Amino acid sequence: MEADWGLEAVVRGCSTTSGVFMDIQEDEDDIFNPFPHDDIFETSTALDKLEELYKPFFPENLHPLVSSPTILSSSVSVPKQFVAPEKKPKDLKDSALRYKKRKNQQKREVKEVKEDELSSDKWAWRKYGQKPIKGSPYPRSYYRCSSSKGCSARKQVERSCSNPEIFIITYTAEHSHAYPARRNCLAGSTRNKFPIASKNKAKSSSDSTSTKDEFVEAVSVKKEEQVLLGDVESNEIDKSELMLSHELVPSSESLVRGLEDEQNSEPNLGMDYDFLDQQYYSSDGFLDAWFFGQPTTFTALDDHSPKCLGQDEKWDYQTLDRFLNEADLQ
DNA sequence: CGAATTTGACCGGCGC
DNA sequence: GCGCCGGTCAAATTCG
Repeated sequence: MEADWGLEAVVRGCSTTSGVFMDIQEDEDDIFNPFPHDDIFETSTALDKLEELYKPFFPENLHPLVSSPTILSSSVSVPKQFVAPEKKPKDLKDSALRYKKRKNQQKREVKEVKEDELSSDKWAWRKYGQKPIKGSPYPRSYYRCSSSKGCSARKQVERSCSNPEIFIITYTAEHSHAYPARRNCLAGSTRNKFPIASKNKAKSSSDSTSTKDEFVEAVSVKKEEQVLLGDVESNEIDKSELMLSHELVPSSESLVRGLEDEQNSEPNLGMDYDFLDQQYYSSDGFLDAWFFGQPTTFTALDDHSPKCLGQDEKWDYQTLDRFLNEADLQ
């Protein structure tokens, strides 16, 4: 199948192109929020905060959008065999709401890219459908973000019928999380593509301790990737990306997860905003703490926070530089 | 064997 | 009301 165009083989997407950009409509009143006045969604304030916190880590055109309260209300799909034949009113309502939301995507971004630019997207996408499109000889492929279970981000990829060399990518909905925290989070984006990307596959996301050995591997993998991607000109490894990918800084997902769990276990306390303020806004802010040698630890979030700094070693930019120099000498 | 992809079925919106 | 269309689901298949 798909002998004529292996879209899935190149569909890791695009992030920096001279494509067409459109912001199509943004519903001000969240009529699709099934619980518009439910207290649980007051966490959006915290999520907004998290978005702010993470801005420094993302390219301007791709910073995560963590503000949608709907990410906390991901619907659970029930296998058909367990569904009663007749639909209850609630089911009908849910279905209608879901579809309305589907049709009224909050954001839609359209880009036109060349085939070789499809692989520059760092988000992880999983294909869930493909349809022939009327008026186009090429099918349209449907992808959803596979980095996070609750993420509603979608992406459609189709070849332009007027110019087959151009792919039209349509992003819809928003990512409810930061970039995939580590390479092995790119489930669905590695198959048939870069064999080395599966090296870390066995590691679960819960295994977030960064040891020196792991870091050695991360550097090695990163360099292999650069070679495979033809990025041989830049000898320098992107340190911030490396630190992000290796969870030397926390993903917003893990932060949100930790905060949610904390709320669940301490319903009367709620979110500890003061803690966040102290962690990220004190001194000269978040960037300083993570990237410039301030040994930062997460005590309040403990179980859910990445154990970003080994007990014996402080991984910061200086250590990183030293380590990379050593690696180069070998 | 687990995970990703494929593909036909299904569903709701929309135009006639 | 009906049929077309686009988008999604989920079982089957494929792959590493």
